[in-house]
Amino acid sequence: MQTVSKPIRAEKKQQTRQALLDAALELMASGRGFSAISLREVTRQVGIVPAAFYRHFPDMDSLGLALVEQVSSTFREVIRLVRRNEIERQGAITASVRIFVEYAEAHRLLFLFLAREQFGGSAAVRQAVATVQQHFIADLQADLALSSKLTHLGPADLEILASLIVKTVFSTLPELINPSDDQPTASPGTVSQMEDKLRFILIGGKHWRGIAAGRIADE
Amino acid sequence: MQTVSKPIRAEKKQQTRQALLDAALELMASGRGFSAISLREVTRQVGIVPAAFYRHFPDMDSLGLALVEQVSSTFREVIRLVRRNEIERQGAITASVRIFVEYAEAHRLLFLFLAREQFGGSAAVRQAVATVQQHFIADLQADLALSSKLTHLGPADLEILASLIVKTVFSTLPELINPSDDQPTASPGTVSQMEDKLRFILIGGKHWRGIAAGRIADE
DNA sequence: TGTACATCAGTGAACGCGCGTTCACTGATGTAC
DNA sequence: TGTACATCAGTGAACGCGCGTTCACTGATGTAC
Repeated sequence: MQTVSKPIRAEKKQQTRQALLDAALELMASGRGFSAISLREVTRQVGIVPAAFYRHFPDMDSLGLALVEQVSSTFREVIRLVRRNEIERQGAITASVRIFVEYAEAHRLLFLFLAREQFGGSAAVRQAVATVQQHFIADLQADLALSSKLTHLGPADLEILASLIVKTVFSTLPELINPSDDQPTASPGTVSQMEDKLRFILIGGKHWRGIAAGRIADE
Repeated sequence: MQTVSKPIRAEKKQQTRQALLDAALELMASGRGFSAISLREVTRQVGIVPAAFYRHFPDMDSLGLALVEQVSSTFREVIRLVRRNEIERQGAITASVRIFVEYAEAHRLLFLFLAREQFGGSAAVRQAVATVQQHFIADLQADLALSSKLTHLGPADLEILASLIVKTVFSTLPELINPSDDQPTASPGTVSQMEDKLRFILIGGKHWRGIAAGRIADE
């Protein structure tokens, strides 16, 4: 062959790298946080020697950041799907939640990682998760701005609304994909509760008339 | 003296126990989760020998559960105060949030612990925090049931609304008491965002007309 | 195609370290009389 | 009040263990000619 070769070695390296990421997620399924998992455990799970870890990541924190990137791109896929059920359409919330829940179940460990590490864990990972979350909020804000039901809301109002929605979804994640339950699927009660919460929020958005009006409605 | 004595020894023991609890909280201020703190670190911080730890707790998990109890009773105090600004009164949200934020700042480390460990950390601590949270939701649900603005909501609706409010407050805690910031006080922006989020939710509750009506309003 | 050299993912042994836990102990505080 | 004994919070040394990281290495894969 010439300078271009079959990437056999590179491919295998990539597989090991992914195996390390998967192993870390699997070890978290037992209920421990990411920072409670050791480098040696991860390599043991993969079946390589501890020193080999350094061929792929400089330390565990870097592996954590790689997981955040993975969860971020996975989440983006969901959002793209949900976006097709735009806020205008019939049954938007029910359909969006259904898509989201299916996706979360298909990537249980990844979403479990996201749920666990949004607050706890290492500072670097927490920071990365926060950035990803901010990105989702900005995206959702742009989407909400297109809704005919919410034309009376200014950008600041929309951002708060988007933040409220994203944080609600994030904080529901753990019960949605409870790893200790026998049932592999989210309980219908949890799902319909999530739908209802989003309804409360969006009805609030619909009837929101600026901060002053909000105060009047409340008081 | 008779069988009743000045509790000098018991008092000192209690002080050391509290010092252990405080030391654990202080060690978490650096950004690490509770499960990343070692027994030896805690005793070092207090100035006693590691073995003395066992005079107070059988293990670190038990210390964690004691912290949950402490955070629970502190939180209850806030709720009692907030309750006086009942949902009916003028400026209820603004006043409630102000009281809550002041309290959270006065007990920063305790609320930081609550925020961090609601998902991450050890299974036992996470379970205890979840129980405390459920208790708050039940209390709030009972309060909301007394509001004249929400008489059209059934118990199930009220529970979801209460859960939405509590989880919103919990998920805002970290940015409310950011320990890395120089400023000791929560940024006004964060506080007013929290107020607005609660307004969105309560306006949604006010205009909620049962699940079917909710769907219509949404779709 | 065949050969000689380069690359580099994974090996295996070794290291020093902080960890949780145990144990017999000490000496101040508490109790009984 | 004074004395003799009991309690028990904290001591200090020791233990075995899993950890992260280093190092020189091996041998399969890749490259150049």
